[in-house]
Amino acid sequence: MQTRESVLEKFSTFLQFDTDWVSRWVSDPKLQRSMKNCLAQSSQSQQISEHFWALYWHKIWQTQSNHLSAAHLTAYLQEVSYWTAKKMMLTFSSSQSFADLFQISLTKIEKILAKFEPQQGVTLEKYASLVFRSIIRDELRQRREVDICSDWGLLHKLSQKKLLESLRYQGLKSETINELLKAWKCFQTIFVPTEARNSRKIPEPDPAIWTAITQLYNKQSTQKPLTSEQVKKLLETGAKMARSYLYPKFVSVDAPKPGFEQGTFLDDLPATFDESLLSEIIAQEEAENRNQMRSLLNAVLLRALVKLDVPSQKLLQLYYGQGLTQQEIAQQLEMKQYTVSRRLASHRQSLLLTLAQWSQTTLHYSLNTDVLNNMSIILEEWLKVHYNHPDQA
DNA sequence: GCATCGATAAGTGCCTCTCA
DNA sequence: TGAGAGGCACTTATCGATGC
Repeated sequence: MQTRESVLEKFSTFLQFDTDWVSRWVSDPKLQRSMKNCLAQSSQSQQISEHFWALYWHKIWQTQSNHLSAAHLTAYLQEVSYWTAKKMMLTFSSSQSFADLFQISLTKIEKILAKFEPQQGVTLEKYASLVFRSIIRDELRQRREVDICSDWGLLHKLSQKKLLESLRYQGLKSETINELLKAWKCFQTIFVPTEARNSRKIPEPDPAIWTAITQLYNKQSTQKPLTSEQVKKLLETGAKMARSYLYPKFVSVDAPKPGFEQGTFLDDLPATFDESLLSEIIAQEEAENRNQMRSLLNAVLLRALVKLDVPSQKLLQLYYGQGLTQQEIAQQLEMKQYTVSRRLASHRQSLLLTLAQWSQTTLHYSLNTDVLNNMSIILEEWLKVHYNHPDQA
């Protein structure tokens, strides 16, 4: 992809896709006129950076919320979206098309503009990059999960609201929707999966369960009684409609294999497919998160560290810098091993708290156990590097 | 304004457990 | 087996409420 050079281009051109690949930059005449006017009115336009114009259009968007400012910013973030989508595609070996990943991120522009806070010291480009990654990752994970879900797993975890939306979307008559919903409620009432640990692997209910579901259904229905096979078909139809409604662009893996009356792509999936792939994704994600956080939070940690009193800094220096054991430090400082342990833990906790607060307010990270665990790992690594190779920290 | 009291948080000591 | 951390009990520091 050829990168855009001028500010005018950056705020008025969009990527055009040829099949699934980027072919060229296309200029939007309206945005081009608007940007030219702005540049002409600014006597120092040559010196003003793209970051200024990003902040300028963001300010306009915040105060007036007009389409023009959003369009300028969407044009500006094309490259960020491009590189993020490309990186995520390589990282996750995604089966989704590049154009899809690119579009997925750009559909959330409004959300990014709403949450971006320039005063936090992060550029819009950097902030968008972080959010795009998160959006694509979540979308991939969600799609992967549903794609490999069995009909029964999908039906089991669907909410009534989503199922109803799916059926209405398919244009079914209200009587048919009611019958399907009734069958689904009976399914939810009677069927309790034995493999509750992993809803995606939920197998088909056994014949006795189908009989019970059918009996309950017929008891509640005023229509002609159905057989177990008919109730099963009804629910399978519901599952397929929900799948196609929730994820319309992608071919479901439980669709019949071409040329075969029976059997689905789902049947061909190895039993460990989802777990290994998800573990891989999560591992890569954690490693990437750690690297990204390390560079971003370096300055924050340095500031937090110099705020500690001298004895605390000496304790950290002895432990992380000189590599002394807690027992050795205890002898040197004339205290007990457990006091050294407690103080080290206390300092780590204090630094972790600083990190967490900064991440929450600046990057809008939602703090959960995983995020805090990652931060804790980063902190530990950072302390070792800082006290041994300060230039690399 | 000052002294007292109670609640709470933080620190410490001892012992023990977990893990590599 | 040694390093490090956690549980429990106790002490100390801090802070707000109350009474004089």
